[in-house]
Amino acid sequence: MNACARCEVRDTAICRSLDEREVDELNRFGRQKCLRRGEVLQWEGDESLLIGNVIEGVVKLSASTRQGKDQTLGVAYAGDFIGRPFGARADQTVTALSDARVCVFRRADFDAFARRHPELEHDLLQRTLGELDNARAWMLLLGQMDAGERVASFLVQIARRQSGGAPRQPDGAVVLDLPFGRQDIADLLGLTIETVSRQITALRRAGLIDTPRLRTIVIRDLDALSACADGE
Amino acid sequence: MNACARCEVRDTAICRSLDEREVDELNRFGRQKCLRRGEVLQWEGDESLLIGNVIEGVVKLSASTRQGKDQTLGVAYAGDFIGRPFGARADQTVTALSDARVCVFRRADFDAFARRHPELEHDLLQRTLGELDNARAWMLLLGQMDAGERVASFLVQIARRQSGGAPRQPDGAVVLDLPFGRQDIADLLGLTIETVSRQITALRRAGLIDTPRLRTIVIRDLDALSACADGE
DNA sequence: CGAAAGGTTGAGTGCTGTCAACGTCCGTGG
DNA sequence: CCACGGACGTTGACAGCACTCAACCTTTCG
Repeated sequence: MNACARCEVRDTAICRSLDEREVDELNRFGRQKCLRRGEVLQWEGDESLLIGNVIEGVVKLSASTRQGKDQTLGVAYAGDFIGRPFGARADQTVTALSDARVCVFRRADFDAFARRHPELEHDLLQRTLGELDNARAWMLLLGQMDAGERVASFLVQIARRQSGGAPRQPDGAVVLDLPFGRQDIADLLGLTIETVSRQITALRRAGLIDTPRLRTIVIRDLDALSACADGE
Repeated sequence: MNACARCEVRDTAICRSLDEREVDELNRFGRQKCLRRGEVLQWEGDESLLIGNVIEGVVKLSASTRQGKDQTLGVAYAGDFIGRPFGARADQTVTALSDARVCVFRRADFDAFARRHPELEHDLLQRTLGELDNARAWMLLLGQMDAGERVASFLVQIARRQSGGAPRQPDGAVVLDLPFGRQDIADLLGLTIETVSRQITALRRAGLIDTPRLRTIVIRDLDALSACADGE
């Protein structure tokens, strides 16, 4: 029995579109890799292209300007796909935000395999379309929103993300345990760390959120926060 | 003989991955539509989803905040694909920047057809991955660049885009006939019309560009402009 | 417990948005 | 052909938001 059968993301990652035998074949040229928080899986500009799935933990994609200013382009959670199939060069840096485990393939191997499996390509298409939607939604945030709206939007989005297994407190508050530090949030929102900090302080003073510990944020009034996100 | 055989974008649009018989079938539920400059093909939030190809002209995708601030999310030229297959709702407004002609399908029809044609889905995947690259490159611009860098980047990108059939003047200058007005550029770059105007004036005063007519920009020194785009 | 990393707060500056006036281009109609 | 009007673009003054620099505080981990 192969390792994939026991994989945590067997039914959520792209592998879900493959049957046992196909997964077996794909697995032959894939391997798992563990990352410590902050470790880089792939650098922007690298020649060696990796394709993969996040099995556990959180990973970010980022790019930077020539002066070293970073912009986070996306965040991948367990089950999410990372990498750029059918591409020539890596144009994003992939960094672990938490300790993480990923399943990686060499791009060439993966590409060839994908071309032989339309169901996998279809799943890939769906995921890519979703990523494009996310990226474009973020463009609206980066291009048109002020700092207050950006931070509120960010928190609302994270809250929505985990609304499935939401650890809600009796009074309806939502507890967020972020894999992000302040600098990560700043890179994501196109702001500086100081501006993020000030906005979070403002939200706390307004009673909309609490910050019991670093990296933990409690949303006390999600509706009011959503209103902030919409600029009201 | 069907109309597609004579289509200007028969070999550049997604149709290129289909043979005669398949194009015929697809064409059965498609139709052409002419748009005047400024005309809207589809509104953000619309239920009726359209999928299509740009045959002639230029079209933009945009979204806006609740307060009515617009952000352009992408620009589609002849041969480019527009729309969101396998999606529930339109989250972008599609507007003609110039008089344009498009070939449109109902989303449901197109989706069903695509699922039966892996080659088409593969092409669609390639295009979507490319769009995602573009969107992420733009995120870097929107999140990290100042007004001067944004305008310079914009011009350099347009120049590169048409470097194929580039109408270059003897001295190496590049002539750009933009389908964009100042407001369009502002929406694209996440700036105001006034800031765009000031930056263009600054570039003209610095001798890097000329603006012989509205919507025409001549790049006198592409290298220097590229340097500006990189923040030097 | 101590040190380092991470986060907060404050003061000051500068870039970009806002508001307003003016100038220029272009299509229309006399 | 010229005059006109409206759309589009430019320029200026000013204000405010976010960035920079710097000091200080807090949390976390060895």
